[in-house]
Amino acid sequence: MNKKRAAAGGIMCEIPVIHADVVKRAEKSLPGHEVLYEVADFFKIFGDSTRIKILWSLFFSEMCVCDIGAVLRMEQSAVSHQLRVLKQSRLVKYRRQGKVIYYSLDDSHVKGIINQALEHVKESN
Amino acid sequence: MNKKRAAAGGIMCEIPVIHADVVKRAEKSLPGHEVLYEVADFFKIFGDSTRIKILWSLFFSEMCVCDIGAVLRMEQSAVSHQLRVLKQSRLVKYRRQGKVIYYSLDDSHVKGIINQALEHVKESN
DNA sequence: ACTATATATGAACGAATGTTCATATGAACA
DNA sequence: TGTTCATATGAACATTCGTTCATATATAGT
Repeated sequence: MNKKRAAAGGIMCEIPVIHADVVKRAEKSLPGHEVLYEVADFFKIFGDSTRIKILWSLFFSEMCVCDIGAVLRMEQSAVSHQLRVLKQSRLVKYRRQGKVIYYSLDDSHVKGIINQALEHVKESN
Repeated sequence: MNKKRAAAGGIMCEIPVIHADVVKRAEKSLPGHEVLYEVADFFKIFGDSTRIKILWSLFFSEMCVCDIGAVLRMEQSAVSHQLRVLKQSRLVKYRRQGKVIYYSLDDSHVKGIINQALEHVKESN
């Protein structure tokens, strides 16, 4: 399982390559691994309907944790865990007022990004 | 664990609500569950760096499976599995030419969406 | 028909993820 | 200080996800 010849353009590894020029161009254009991981991680945050619902709810005004739970009909704990994710990603910020903590959007792009996806989803039907 | 009074506006469930008006407005504006699931699923596809790399590689021209594997330095099988995901989501299409199958982008929005995320990532540094 | 090559696919496995439960923190108020 | 309420957090659990391995399919060439 070792003696696979390096094809055409003769790229590294033992991976067979058909179009060396196309491969080389793609390789050059590809951003670094770290950047691409960050891009993927950014999308991963939006890849959960609970978080989408939370962000959507915050489009209109700040909300406290228990009110968000009421909108989503979810346990306070689950909401809190997801708010932590959104907080760490700097998509939401919070302020404390007594016992109540109010969350709000911390990124002006969020609304646009979600709406763009919504348009895409609507189109594919 | 049952006798929690429904607060203020008196919404359903036993979930305590502080700001009934805010909750009601968010509830009304929230798209249906199905739509939000689809939106989340759409983002989920971009939430993996392998798929991001594949899509990025296809920005310039169509590519065959083995060339994509060479760019990503990944096994053919792994690439194939991910291409299936992208195919099912109608983000890529393919054409056969002999033994070789060429994949290309099937959605004009992909480039814009990824670039938007890339900008966001760059900003946060 | 047989072989080689390009790709697809099913099963298995480990890693990551979201929710729940129990409990902790922290602020208001008696 | 002790209780209550809003929120946070750690552990456990089920589920989902991405990769690998082995194998299947499909096409071209001999």
